[in-house]
Amino acid sequence: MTSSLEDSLTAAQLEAVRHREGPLLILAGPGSGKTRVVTHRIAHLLEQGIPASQVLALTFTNKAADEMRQRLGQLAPGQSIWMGTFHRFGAFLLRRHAERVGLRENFSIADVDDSRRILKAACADARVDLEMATPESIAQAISWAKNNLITAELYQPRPGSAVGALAARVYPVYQQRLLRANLVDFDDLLLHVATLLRENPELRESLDRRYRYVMVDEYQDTNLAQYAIVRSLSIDFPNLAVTGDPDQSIYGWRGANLSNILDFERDFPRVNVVRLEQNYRSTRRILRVADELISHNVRRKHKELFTENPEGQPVRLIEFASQHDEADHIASRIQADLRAGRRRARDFAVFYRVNALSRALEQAFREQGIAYQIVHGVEFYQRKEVKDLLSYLQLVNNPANDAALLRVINTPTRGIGATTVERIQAFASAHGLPLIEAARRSGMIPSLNARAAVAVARFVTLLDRLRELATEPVARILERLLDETGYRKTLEGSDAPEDMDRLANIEELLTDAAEFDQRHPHETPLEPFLEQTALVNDTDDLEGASDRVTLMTLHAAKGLEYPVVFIVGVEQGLIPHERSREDDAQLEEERRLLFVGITRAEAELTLSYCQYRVTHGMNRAVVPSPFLMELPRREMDVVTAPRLTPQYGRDKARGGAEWGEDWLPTTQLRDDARELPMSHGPSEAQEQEDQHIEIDYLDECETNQDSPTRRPASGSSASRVAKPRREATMAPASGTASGNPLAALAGKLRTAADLAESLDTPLPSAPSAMSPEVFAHGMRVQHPEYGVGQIVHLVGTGPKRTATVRFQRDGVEKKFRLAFSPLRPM
DNA sequence: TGTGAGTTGATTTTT
DNA sequence: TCAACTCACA
Repeated sequence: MTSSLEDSLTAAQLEAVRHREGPLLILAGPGSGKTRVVTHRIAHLLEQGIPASQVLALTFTNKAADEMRQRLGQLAPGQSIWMGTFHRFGAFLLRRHAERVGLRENFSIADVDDSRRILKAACADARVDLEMATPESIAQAISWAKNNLITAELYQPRPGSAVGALAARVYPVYQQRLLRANLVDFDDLLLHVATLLRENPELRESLDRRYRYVMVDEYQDTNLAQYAIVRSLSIDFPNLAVTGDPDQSIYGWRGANLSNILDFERDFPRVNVVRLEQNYRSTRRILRVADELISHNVRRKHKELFTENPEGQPVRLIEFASQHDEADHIASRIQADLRAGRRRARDFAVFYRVNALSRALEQAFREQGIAYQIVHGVEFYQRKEVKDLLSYLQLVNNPANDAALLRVINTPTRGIGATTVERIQAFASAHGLPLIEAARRSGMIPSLNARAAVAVARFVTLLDRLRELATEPVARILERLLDETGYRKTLEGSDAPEDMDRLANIEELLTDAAEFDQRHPHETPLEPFLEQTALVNDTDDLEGASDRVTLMTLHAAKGLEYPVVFIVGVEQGLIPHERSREDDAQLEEERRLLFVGITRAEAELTLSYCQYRVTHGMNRAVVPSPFLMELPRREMDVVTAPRLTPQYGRDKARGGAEWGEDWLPTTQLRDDARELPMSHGPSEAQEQEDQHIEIDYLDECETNQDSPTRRPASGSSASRVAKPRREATMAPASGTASGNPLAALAGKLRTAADLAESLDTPLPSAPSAMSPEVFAHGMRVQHPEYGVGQIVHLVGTGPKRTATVRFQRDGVEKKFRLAFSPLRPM
C-alpha cells in the first residue's frame, strides 16, 4: 500500500523515500524539498515496521533537528527516533562511556570561553610565550587537529609553521588540563566518541546494530571526526542515508571536508544516488543568478537546477554611497511594503557576511520604527551574569571544572584577587590537582597570606554547601546560590542601569530552569540542563513566531527561506572575506556562501554594496565583490542609488522636508537612478560624485591608508591630494573614463584580477594627512595649531605609526597618529 | 584588592 | 570604532 503521505512527491523524491537498505546519497539542491524527503523516508521506514529505536538522524544545527522533529511528528505521530546534532549525540554516547576515555560521567562541556581560559592556562604551563601567536591561532590549530582525528600524542606541526610548533607544545598540556577538570570542548565531543568507537570494537558493533538506519543531514559539512563516527555505525548495517549539497558547504573553516560528500560514491560503491534538482522556492530569475554564480566553482557535483515557478522580478544590484544609505534604503523599502500592506515584516530578511554589518541596519530600522530581530550566534547564554550563574551550576555538578571555577572564584568580589588565583593555579599544576582541590588546601600553600587563605577557604565551603543541592531541581539550586553567593544582593545594591537588565536576565534564566525542571520531572535535571545550555543556542528557536524582519549572517541563513531577501556588503574583502583571498578552496567556499544567501530568496532579491564603508573606524573606498561579475546581467537590474546623505551630514536631514513620510525609495530609485550604460564618459553623475568626495573628506578626514589594494605610499604629498574617485578607480587599460566598478562590470574588465588591478592605483587621501612613512626620528615638523616641533619618538607602522612631538612654543609633548594628523615635515 | 582612565589592538563564520 | 586590557591610584 502506498501511503497517502507520498502522493504529492515527484519521482526522484519518491525514489529516495522508498529506499530502504544500503547506502543512499541524496544530492539536494536548494529549495528542493529535502527535509520533506527525509521526514517522509523516516515515516516510511517506521510504517514498514522498523522500530523507532533503530533509526538515528543526525543534523548540524538544533534548528534543523527541531524542524525535522516537528515535521516528522505530523507524519508519524507518537513515534520518536533519536534525532539531534552530532555534538549532542556525542555527548549522549560519551556520558555512557566516559571512563573509557579518561573522563567521569559528570563531565562538563566547555564552551569557547571556557576553552580559551583553559588554553591560556595551558600556554602558561607550557611556557609558551605568545609573542609569535595568539591563543586564538593556537586554539584553531588544535581544533583543526581534533576535527581531523589527530590526538595530542600524534600531533605533528607542519614544518616551518610557528603556530603549529607552539600548538604541538600546548596541545598535550591543554588536553591534560581538560581531563583533569573533567571537561570536554566541542571538538572533544566528536573526537572522544570517534576514539571510543575505534578502540572498542564490541561497543562499535553493538551501536552499529542498534542504530541500523542512520541518516545524516548536511553531509557536505561533515568533518573527518564526524565521518569516522558515521562510518563506524554503518559497517555491519550500511544503511546510511546522507543528504547534502556540495554547493552549500560553508563550514570548511570548521574542518568540514567536502571530500566526504564528493567521495561518498567511492566509499560506498553500491550507493544509490538520487538528485533532487527541482526547486520549489525561488523564481526562475533568482535561480538562474544562483546557478550562474555557482557554476564558477570547480570542486562540485554538477546539478541541473530548474523550477516551474514564475519568472519573477529581476534581481536588483544597487550601489550605495555609504553603509548608511544602504541601510536607510533597505529600511525604507521594507517600510513602504509594510505600509502598503503588500508584505509582513516576517517576509523580509537581510543577510551580511560579518556581524559587524548589522549595526547600520539596526540603526536604520530603529529610526524607521521597523520591528526586527537579530540572529546572533551568542546572546543569552553568553551574557556575563548568565554565564556566571551557569558556572556556579557547573561547579555544583562537576566541582573539578576549572574553567567555571576561575570564572566565579571572585564573582561577586570576595577578596580573592588575581595574585591569589595565580598562586592556587601554580599549586594545582605542581600537584596535578583540579583547582578546587588546590583551593581546599589553601592553608598549605605557603605563598598565600592568611587573609587570602581564609577567603579561599570560605569560597570552598560555599561550594561544598551548594554541592549538596546537586540533585534538586535546577530552579531551586539557582535560587539558593543567588542568595548564598550574594550575587543577587550585589546587583540589587548597584545603581548601574545595566545591572537592572542583569537582574531581568537572571529572572529569565530562572524561568528557563523552572520550565526545564517541569519537563524533566523524573530525573536529576541539572546535568541535562547544563548540556542543553552548552549545546543549544537560544536563537535556535528564534524563528517564525514573531512578525519581524530578520537580520543574520549568511552562515546563519542556511536552511531558511524568505520571500524578500537583501544581501548587503557584497564587497571585496567581505564576500569573499579578506582572509579567503589567496586560497582557491576558500574562495570557492565564499562563493558557495553567497550562493546559499541568494537561494534563500523566494520572490525578491536585492544585492548591494557601498562605495565607501567604515571599517575599524576608518572610512575606506570599497571594491565591489568580484563575484558580482559572475552574475548574469540579463537577469538583473543594476542601479546606482542617489546619494541620500546630504551635504551637511545625515543628521540634519532627519526629520527634514526631504525625508518625508511618503518617501518611497523604490520609486525614487527608479526615477533618479540611471541604468548604467555599457560605458560612459564623465557625466553628471560623476560631477555629483566629485562633490561627494569632498564632503567625505570634510566629514571624515580619513585616509584610505591601509586599504588592501593600496600600494605602499609614495611619500610625495603633492600627488596625494584628493582626486575625483572616478579617476582613481577607473581602469587605466580600458581607456574609458568610467571608473565605476559596475560599468567596469559591463565593460572591458572581465576578471576580478582586472578589477583589482584597475583599483590598485593610489586612492585619494585626505588633503591634510601625510604618508606616515615620510616622518623620521628627529625630524622638524609643523603643526597648524601648535607650531613648530621636533619628533622625539616614533613607533608603529602604517596607520598606527605614532610620533611624539615636542613643540618649541612651550616645550609641550604631544602624540599623533601620523596617518590622521595635520603634521608636515619642514 | 578594586576601580577608573588611558591605551592598545583587533577585527568571520559556530557546535 | 570600540572593546579589552593595562596601569596607576585609592
